[in-house]
Amino acid sequence: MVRDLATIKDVAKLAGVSVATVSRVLNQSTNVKPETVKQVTKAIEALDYHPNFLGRTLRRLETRKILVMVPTISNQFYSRVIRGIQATAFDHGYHVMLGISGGESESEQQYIEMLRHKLVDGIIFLHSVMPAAEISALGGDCPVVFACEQVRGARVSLVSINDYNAASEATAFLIQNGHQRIAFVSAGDLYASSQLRTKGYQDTLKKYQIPFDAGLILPEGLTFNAGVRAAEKILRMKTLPDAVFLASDTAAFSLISQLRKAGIHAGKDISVMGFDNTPTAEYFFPALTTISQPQFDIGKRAMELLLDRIQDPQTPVTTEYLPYRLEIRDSVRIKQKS
Amino acid sequence: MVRDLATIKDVAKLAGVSVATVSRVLNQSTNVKPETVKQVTKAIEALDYHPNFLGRTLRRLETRKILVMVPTISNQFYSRVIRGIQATAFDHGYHVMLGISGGESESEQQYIEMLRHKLVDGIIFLHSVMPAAEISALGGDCPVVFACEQVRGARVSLVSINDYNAASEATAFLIQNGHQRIAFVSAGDLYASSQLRTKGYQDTLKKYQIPFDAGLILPEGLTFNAGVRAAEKILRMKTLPDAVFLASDTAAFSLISQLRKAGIHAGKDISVMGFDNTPTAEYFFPALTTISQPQFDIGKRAMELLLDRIQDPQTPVTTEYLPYRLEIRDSVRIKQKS
DNA sequence: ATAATAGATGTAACCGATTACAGGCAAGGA
DNA sequence: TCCTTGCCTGTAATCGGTTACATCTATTAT
Repeated sequence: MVRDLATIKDVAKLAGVSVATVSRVLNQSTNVKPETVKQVTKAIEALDYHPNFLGRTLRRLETRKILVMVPTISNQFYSRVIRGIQATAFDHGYHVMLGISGGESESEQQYIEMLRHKLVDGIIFLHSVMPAAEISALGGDCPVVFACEQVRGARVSLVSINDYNAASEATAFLIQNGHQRIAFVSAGDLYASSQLRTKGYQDTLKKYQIPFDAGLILPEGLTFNAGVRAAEKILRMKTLPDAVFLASDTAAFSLISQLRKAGIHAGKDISVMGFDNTPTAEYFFPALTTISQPQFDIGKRAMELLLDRIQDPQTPVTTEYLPYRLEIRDSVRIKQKS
Repeated sequence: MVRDLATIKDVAKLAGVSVATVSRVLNQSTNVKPETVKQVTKAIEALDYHPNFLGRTLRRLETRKILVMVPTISNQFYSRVIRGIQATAFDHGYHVMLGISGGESESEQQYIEMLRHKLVDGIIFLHSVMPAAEISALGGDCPVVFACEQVRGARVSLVSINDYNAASEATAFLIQNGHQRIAFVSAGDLYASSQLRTKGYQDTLKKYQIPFDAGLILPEGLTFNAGVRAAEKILRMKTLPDAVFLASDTAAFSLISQLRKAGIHAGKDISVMGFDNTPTAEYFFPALTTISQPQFDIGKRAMELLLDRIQDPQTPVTTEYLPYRLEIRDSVRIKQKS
C-alpha cells in the first residue's frame, strides 16, 4: 500500500488557502496573518506534510547536501577524515553523502554529474582520476575542494599534509637510527601524494649521501595485497633491507605479517615505517611507527573551505598544509643514545 | 564563471523541433524519424547537453540511485558488504550513495526522508535505530532491505548470517578445545545481532553444563575502545578467563593488544575469538580466529532483493541466512588430538 | 476516389515546489 | 467622501523535464 505523500496542494486545500500561502508559511515569510499561519500549521501537522526536496531544489538550486568522493572505504584512513567532514557539515545544517568511485573514471563522472545538476551543493574529493584540466574547469564552475590527495596542476583548493616533507622526515628518522638500505613501497604514480612521498624519500637519501638503489622502490600499491606482494619481493632480495617504508599503514600490516611467517620480525630483524596512522596502527603488533595525519582536522577544514565556496563561488583557491607528526612506536628499531 | 547548463529547450531550439521530440529521442521512443533523431543527436552533442536529474525524477519517480545506511565506516566489516552491494548495483545500472547515520535517529530520519521523496529508489540498512513498527511502516511504503543487522519484529526483508547459530558454534568450538571460563564482549542490546550472539553464547554454555557467570558478560561495544575497556575489566578479574569471545574483530584487536601489554599473550596464555573476519584479521598477530561472514555475498543478495522490491513493491518479505564459516587461525589455543 | 490507419511531431498539462505580480481590503489622510 | 497606503493573499509563471492527446501527413485498403 504505497500511500502517496501529502503535497503542498493538499495542505492548501485543507487549510482553505492557496499553495502560495502555504509556501510562505513554510519559508517563514513575514506577510502572513498569524491566524492563517496557525491554520496552515494545523493542516501541515494533520497531513504529516514534509516539503518535497525535488520540487524545492528545482527552484532553489540548493540541497544542503554535499558529496564526498572516495576511491574505496576499505582503507581505514578515510574514516576519520570523513568524520571530520561530517561533524562540520552537521554543524552547518548539511548532510553528507559518500560516493565510492572505485577509482573508475566512469563512476566518478556520474557523481560529478550530480553536482552539475545540483543534486548536491558541492564535492570534497579524497581522490580523483580526472585530468588536471578537467578538475580546474569543474572547480571553476562548481564548489569543489580536494582533501588529502591532490592532482598536480589542478586549480582547486586543497587541504592536506605536506607529503614531501612528511616522507622526508620519516626517511631521515630511519637513517638517523642507523638504517641504510631502506626499501620504499608506494602506489607508484597513481596518487600524487605517493609521488611526493617517493620524492621525499629519494631526496633525503641523497641528502644523507646514501646511494640510490632503484630496486628498493616497490610500486605495489597501498592495499593489503600490496603489502603481501612487497614482502614477497623483499624476501627474494639477496640482502634484506634494514628498513621498509610504506606509503600506507594497510600495506605495512600485511607486509609485517608476511615477513613474520618467514621468520623476520618487524622491530627486531627489520624496521617498518607506515604512513597514515590508521586506527589499527597502535593496536597492531608490533605497534606501528608511522606518520600521523590530522585526519579529523583535514576533513573539518576541507568542509569549511567547501562551505565558503558554496556561499561565494568566487572565493580564491587556497592550499592549506596541516601539521603531521611522526608517531614513534615499536616497528622501527631505535638507535640507543649514549 | 558559472556557465549555465544547456536545457532541453536549448536543444529543441537548435535542432528545430519541440521539446517533446527531444525527450522522445532521449528516451528512445520508437516514433521518431531517423533523420530527426540525427538532427537532435547532433544538437545534443553540440551543446554538450545532459538531462537534468531533478526534472526527470520529478516526473519519473525514479533516480537509479540507492542509499546504504551505515552507522559508521570505522568498522572495516562494512566495506566488503558495501562492495558487494555496489558491484550488483552497478550491474543493474544503479548508483550507490552511502549515508552515515552515526547511530543517530535524527540523521537516520533525514536519509529516510530522501527515500520518501524519491531522491533515491531504495535503502539498504546495515543498521537502524528506528523502532520496529516504524520500520515495518516504511518497508510497506518504500523499497527497503536490511542486511547483516536486523530489528526484531520488523516486517522487512533481511539478508544475514544466523548470528545465533554462529555464536553457538564459536562457543562450542572454544569449549571443545578445553576452555571453560569464557568471557563474552558484545554491544549489549544495541544491536539485535549482538543479542542473538549473546544468546547463542549463553545457550551453548548451558548445553555443555558450564555454570553461567554474569560477570563474564561485558557489554562494552564493538569498537577499538570497547576492546580496551574489556581488557581493563578482564585484567581486574580474580581469575583470568580461559578465553574471550568478542562480537567484533575490531574490539578483539585492541583487546589482544592491551592484554599483551600486561604480559598476557593471546593464543598462548589466553584464547581470543573474534567475529566478522575483517580484512585485518588474517594479518594481525596472532592471526585472529573468528567467524567469517560472506560479506560480499550478503551485499550482493541484499541488493538483488532491493531491486526486486523496486520493480515490484509487493514482493513478499523474506529472510535469507547465508552460510558463515569458523575461520580457525592462531588466537585460540587448540586441544591436540591423540 | 475515399476512408481508415499508422507514423511523426507539436501542444499543453503535469510533477511539487517558489515567487513576482496583481488584487482586495481596511485604515488613515486630505 | 475619495484617494493613498500597507498588509495579506491569490494567480500564474517558472524550474527542466515527461507524456497524454491532438494534429497533420503519407500510406494502404476498399
